[in-house]
Amino acid sequence: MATKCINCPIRRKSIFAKMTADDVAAMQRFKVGELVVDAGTPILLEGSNSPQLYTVLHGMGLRSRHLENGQRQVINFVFPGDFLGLQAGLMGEMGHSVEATTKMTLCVFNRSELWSYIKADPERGFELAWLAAVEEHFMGEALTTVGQRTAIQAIAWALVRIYQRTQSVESAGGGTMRFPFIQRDIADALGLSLVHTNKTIGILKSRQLIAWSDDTIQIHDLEELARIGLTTLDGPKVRPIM
Amino acid sequence: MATKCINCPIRRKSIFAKMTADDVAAMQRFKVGELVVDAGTPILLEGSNSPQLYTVLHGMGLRSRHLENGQRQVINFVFPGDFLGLQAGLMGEMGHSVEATTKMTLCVFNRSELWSYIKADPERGFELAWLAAVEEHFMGEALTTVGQRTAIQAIAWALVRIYQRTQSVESAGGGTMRFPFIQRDIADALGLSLVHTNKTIGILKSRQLIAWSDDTIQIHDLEELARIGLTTLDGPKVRPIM
DNA sequence: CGAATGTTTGACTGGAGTCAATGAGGGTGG
DNA sequence: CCACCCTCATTGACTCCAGTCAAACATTCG
Repeated sequence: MATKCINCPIRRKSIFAKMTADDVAAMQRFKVGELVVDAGTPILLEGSNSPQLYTVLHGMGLRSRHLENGQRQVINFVFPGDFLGLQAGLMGEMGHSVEATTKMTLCVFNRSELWSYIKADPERGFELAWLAAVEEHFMGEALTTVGQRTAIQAIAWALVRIYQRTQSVESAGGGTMRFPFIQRDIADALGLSLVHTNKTIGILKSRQLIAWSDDTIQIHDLEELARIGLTTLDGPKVRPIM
Repeated sequence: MATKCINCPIRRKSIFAKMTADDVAAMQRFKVGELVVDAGTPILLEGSNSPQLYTVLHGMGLRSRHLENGQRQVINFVFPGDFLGLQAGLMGEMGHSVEATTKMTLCVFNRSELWSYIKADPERGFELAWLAAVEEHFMGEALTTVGQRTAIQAIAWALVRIYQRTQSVESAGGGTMRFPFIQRDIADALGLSLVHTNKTIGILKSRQLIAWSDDTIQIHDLEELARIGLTTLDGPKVRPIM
């Protein structure tokens, strides 16, 4: 039984922009159902033109791009509130794949209705652009990380960003976060080898900055991580939710 | 004397999405003037909230981000038809700086009128989002390059992309393109050192794949470059112009 | 001409990659 | 219940691509 947008549990988190009643109503009309997928399921494929778009209600995943020689770049990690399929919806072709790394619940929209949705409520068009700009902003930061930061700086930066994003939608508390990814994912996200990633994480663990067990990471010293990662801890940027 | 949007010389290039007469009229109302800047002029600053947005009419430039330790990541290069200030316009803060590397002519818009512009013509909102999605798509490709491609692959990829983008707005012909950037810019764009970038470019030159003199690059074998760069030569993606 | 900027080379160094083996848990089927 | 397999984390040894340092060139410009 699908969640009503008016009761949506994540829409009101402070990281998401406030929506007017009209916007919520328009969103509800746009939503055609819910989809639940298991961990490991591919959701969208690079190069495809998906007829459906999704907003993440629960669970996590990752976006990635593949090179013809088999190498993989993880573009970023996917959290509740993220919109999937924006590129297919607007350009007609996905630039990356998306897969679930936990069980996920997704709100489903029809790509074919996107334009009428926006025409009926132009503010949603503005917010769609805003959302794309937020993604672009993040990608610029990620590009800077992969291009300029050393391995330990990059990993520290990533942990800070992921921690901030998870805290904005989950209330794990105590510096703990669910982390349903493996070291290979981090390596592919930062352009590092698996072995070097492992050894570098080992340094952070031996310095007592983090602890890692199964799917859980404990952040012991966020400020020190931010310092190492050459980044700041200013509050997360507000973003729209579609 | 400002160019009328109806007569805009670049709007009709095949790389740009067709606009309706209404769209052109709305764009004309949005445009408040033109700005001409010299090479080397900063146009937008990282972290700033520019009151003005720009579309490039003539000239080239680059976007970049800086780390607190002084390192620089070049996010991408700027060509005619590109829209500058999207992040400031939508999120209220630029994620990168923009500077001119040639004399540039820019169409100027007021950020404060962006919302009324879109409200009056929702299709422009859709296209703004589309434009942001195109940028995001490119950034994913760039991230993959910096993270996964070797130096020679990365440089070959960059030359192919830059060549395609310049050809879409300029008719230099003969495999020649204007390239008003220095090797330091390429190095910072690809996360490579200046010396290594120079030596790698030297390899491409010695293989007769390219020639480089002053600010002009001759592409002698685009297909071979694409092969080296692990990329394809399919036609450039159509994008909207604001 | 001297100063600046950008390109090119050579010598050396080092951070990160590769190869390979060992642990450590979690399933699963006999 | 346990042997076997599979995935993922961990370590050590060695290699190499790319970074750093330094100096020489080439152009342009005041």
